[in-house]
Amino acid sequence: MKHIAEPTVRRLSGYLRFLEAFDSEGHETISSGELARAGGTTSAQVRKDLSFFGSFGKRGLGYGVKDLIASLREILGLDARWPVVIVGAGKIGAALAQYRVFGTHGFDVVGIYDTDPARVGTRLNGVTVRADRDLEGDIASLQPRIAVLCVPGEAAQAALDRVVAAGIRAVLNFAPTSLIAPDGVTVRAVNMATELEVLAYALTNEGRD
Amino acid sequence: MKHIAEPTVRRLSGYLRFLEAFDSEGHETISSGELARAGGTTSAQVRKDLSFFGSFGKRGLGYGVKDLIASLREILGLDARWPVVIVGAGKIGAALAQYRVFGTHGFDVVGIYDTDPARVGTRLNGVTVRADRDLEGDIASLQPRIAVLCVPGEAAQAALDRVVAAGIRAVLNFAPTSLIAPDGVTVRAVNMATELEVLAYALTNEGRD
DNA sequence: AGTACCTTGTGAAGGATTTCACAAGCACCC
DNA sequence: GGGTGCTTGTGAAATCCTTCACAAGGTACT
Repeated sequence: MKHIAEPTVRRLSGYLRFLEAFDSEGHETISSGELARAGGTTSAQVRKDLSFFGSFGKRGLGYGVKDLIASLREILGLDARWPVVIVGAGKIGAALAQYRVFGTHGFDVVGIYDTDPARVGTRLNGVTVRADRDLEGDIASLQPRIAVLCVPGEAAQAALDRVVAAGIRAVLNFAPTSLIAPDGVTVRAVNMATELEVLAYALTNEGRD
Repeated sequence: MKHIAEPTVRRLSGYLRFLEAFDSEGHETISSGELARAGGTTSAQVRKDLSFFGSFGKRGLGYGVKDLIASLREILGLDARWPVVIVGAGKIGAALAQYRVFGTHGFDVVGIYDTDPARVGTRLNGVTVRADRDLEGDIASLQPRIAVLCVPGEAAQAALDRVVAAGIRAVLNFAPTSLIAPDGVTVRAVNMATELEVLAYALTNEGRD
């Protein structure tokens, strides 16, 4: 298959999210234009995004909501379940562990790890926090495919190196540090400081372009 | 000034973050190549990014670390302080309120709001949670420029509409719903489900391109 | 002062992504 | 059954972003 740009994949995810809501409101079909309005893009973009993967609509009618949901879930790989480990059970780690995505969207938290003995043994959303030193062994036995890093910035690169050495190939990093990973490992960063700075830049340069 | 692409602004934010760490290790200068390695890009990209705003380096030498930090902070608008309100004091809102970015990077939490009477009156990182109905009045008096939405998906669009009506022009949305905002309002979304789905897609299609 | 070496700044080229525009297909109605 | 109206799917054009490649400018050393 041709290489698909990351922005395309992000939009597909957005379409899926909207379609699930749209479906539960009882709608049967949707046009590329409606989907575009909901996703903040254009109808041509929606059709182009989908066309990379096949042809899912009916001319004159639009897309069947349930069909498109099923197709998008398959495209994104959500017909499988994805076990996830969370490294760091501080404020952010604990909040994420209780996020609705887990369970309902194909992602399962199979382990949460922390160095702080006061946190080890506590339960978060049905999963017991385990000691940091159990991380490698648990990855070997539980075979999670994704690791979510919620450790302080200073500890993030070391945590990445450990999960990569243990076999993880996809990482979501919440620490405000940019990480270096070997080829073949996908790292995505969620960085609140950067998001706020993008907003500050936008406000500073309002109407100046 | 010419319009600057968002990926450029995000990279600038990343350079700044790395430079602050590099500075505190005592380094005086840095080359575009070193900055590129840290930021996961190329030296040409670093120089191009900076060239949109002026010329900050010395040929043959590189960039002065402290000078570049100051220049980047000015470019991003971080020499001013930015008051921020957080809407929603649940797990995510509470975790964010205690994030280090606030205070150290030019952003100040001036208000946190929640509908749940059990949360109103509690203190988070020195700021008292206030009743949801105080939101509009507080925006009028405290004049925050940025709102961070940490409410459930169903409530996010309504929360956006309220802060926009009250004068906010920049919003960071943590709810897993894509929002519709009028022109002139910048909305950035942080969506854990989308990030995980991008990772699932990458894992599903490993080595297939 | 001259030479060697290094790194920036930047037009131009290349590549990627988005937008345009329209033919083709389908449903509905008369 | 033919006409009308709407929406998809998609090459081609346009725009946007990144990479290339090199002249220009600076330091250090002899």
